Order: sequence, then structure tokens, then C-alpha cells
Amino acid sequence: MAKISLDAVDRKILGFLIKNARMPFLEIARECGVSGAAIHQRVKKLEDAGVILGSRLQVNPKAMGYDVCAIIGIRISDPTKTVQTVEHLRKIPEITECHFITGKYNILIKLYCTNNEHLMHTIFDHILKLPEVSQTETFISLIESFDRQVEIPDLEE
Amino acid sequence: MAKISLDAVDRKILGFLIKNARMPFLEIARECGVSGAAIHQRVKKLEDAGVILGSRLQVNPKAMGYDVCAIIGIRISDPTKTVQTVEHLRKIPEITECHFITGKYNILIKLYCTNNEHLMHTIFDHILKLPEVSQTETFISLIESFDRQVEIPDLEE
DNA sequence: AGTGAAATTCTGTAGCC
DNA sequence: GGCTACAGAATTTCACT
Repeated sequence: MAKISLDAVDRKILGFLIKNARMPFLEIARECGVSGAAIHQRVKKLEDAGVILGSRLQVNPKAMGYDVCAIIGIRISDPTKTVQTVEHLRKIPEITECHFITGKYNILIKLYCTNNEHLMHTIFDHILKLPEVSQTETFISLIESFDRQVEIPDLEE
Repeated sequence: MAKISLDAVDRKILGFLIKNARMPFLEIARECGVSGAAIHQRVKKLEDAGVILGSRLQVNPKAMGYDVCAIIGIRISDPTKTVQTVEHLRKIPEITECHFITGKYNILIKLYCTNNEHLMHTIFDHILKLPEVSQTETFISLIESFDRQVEIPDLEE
């Protein structure tokens, strides 16, 4: 992935929108001392360049009844089939994050369940039923202390 | 956390905004067959109820030069000081996610670095320098296969 | 790249059903 | 809870610099 040159205004725009994706461009424009059209053009440029991937509403999993968050390390029997495994995992809606990793597990996932029963059901009836999955280790997340975006670097070339 | 009753329209609204937080309310209104004012009122209600936490721009870490993603399990010497440790970790900007977990680690974090040198520097000079941190285990994330939001449940009471 | 202006579209409130 | 209506604001395009 090519690095993109971001100037002070670009970083300011990203900084504002990371905190609130619905912040009006005109408000950003006022903060940056440029016109609204300039913000519009820069955001479009950042989207085209792949710096901005999109925007998302943040919903509160607890408010929707997801009281249990867990992180699970998965070992698979045949690592050449990792890609297929990921496609299977993608179909399990409880799983929100999935990484290929190095080390004692091949895959690390994060998932949300309504309660421990639901978690057990998801692990035993969905994850462990996948043909390539040989072993799992579950870490219950007692508290998600924070979850944020990477910082906009000070300088790019 | 109290569960909130979400009807079909609420779920549709959340579904659209999860994919694109900047989707105009009037467009959502047209898709749902209600007026824009109704969407506005419902979104406000969902915000007040704590279902909607906010919205965020998604930036591409790779486009900003963060080529390395790692997940690190941290063991701390005195688990009663976990809260302080988290406050220390929060100040390290490379760390984007932090969980208290059960199991062989006390804390699990996700972080982004520009390269392996940067990762090593962050682990040795920042994380391991924290007084409570006794041991870490690093898993390099080769690919982040997906990262998404929890599904809106079909029915709530 | 940025600007200003114009046309279009959206937001957010208020009064009503 | 929903709607229409309205005023003010924001978005988006475009000719020009």
C-alpha cells in the first residue's frame, strides 16, 4: 500500500471525522479556515486514495443484548486451508473481528454473544464444527477498556 | 444495560448507518417508507437510549504507513492494579484496542506500528517499561480478514 | 489546489393527527 | 408514535483563479 502525503488540513479533517463521521463539512471548513468546497474535494481525494475506507455508526453491543465479549484463539489442522476457514467464520454473525496470526494459534477472533450459553453454543456448534478447526482457546473479555482508531501520523512523505 | 425494544424501522436505520454513517436521513426515510422527520426522531431516541454511541470515519492504517498489526497478551504482576495499567496503555497511541480478559493473560491489546522496528520499540520501550507489566506474548496479525459491527438482532423485548 | 456562487438536498423544529 | 411544512444549513457542482 502506497503511503499518501497528508498535509495539516488533511490531518485535521481526518481528526474531526474520526471522532464524528457526521460532522458537517462546513463546520470542518470553518475550523480549518478554508471553504466547504475544499473540504469536499479533499475528502473525495482521500476516499479515492484509499485513506478513508468509509464511515460507520458505532452501536452499543450491550444495549442490543450482547452482554458477553470473547476473544478466541483458533488452531486449524491444515493451515493451507486458512482462507476457507475464514470464509466459514465470516458467516457466523457473532464474530466481528478475524485475524490470521503467527504463533500458537492460526486465527484470532473477537465475538459478541448474548450470554454464556449463547457463547458455548457458538463455540461448540459453530466454530468447533468447522472441519479445519482442531482446537480453540477462549478468553472472556471482562471489560473492553477502549477501542479507537490509529492516530493520524504527524508527517508523511 | 437495559435492552431496548427495536422495531423493524429501527433495525433498518441501524443497518444503513452501520454501513455508511453519513447516509442522509432522507434517503433512509425513502428506503423505509417514512418521513425524514421520523428518522430524525428515531435516531435521536436511539442515541438517547445509548444504542447509538456515535459514528466514526474508518481510516486505512496501511495507507497511513501502519504496515504492522499485532495482538499482544499482557500479564501483570499485581492484578489489583489493572485499572492503572490500562490508563498507562491508553497513553500509547499505537494501541487501538484494550480488553481485560480471563485466562493466562490479564490484558489483551491490539496495536498498529509502521514496521517491525517500531513494534519492537513500542513493546520494549513503552509496554514492558510499565511497572506492572511482567510478561507479554506477541501475535503478529498477518491479515485482518474482517472487522465489522455486531448484527442487529431480529427481535428484542 | 482553492474559491464563490448557485442549485439542490438535507436537517431539525414546530404544530397537528 | 407518526405526518407535513418550513426556515436555515449543508452538500455538491462548476466556472474561474
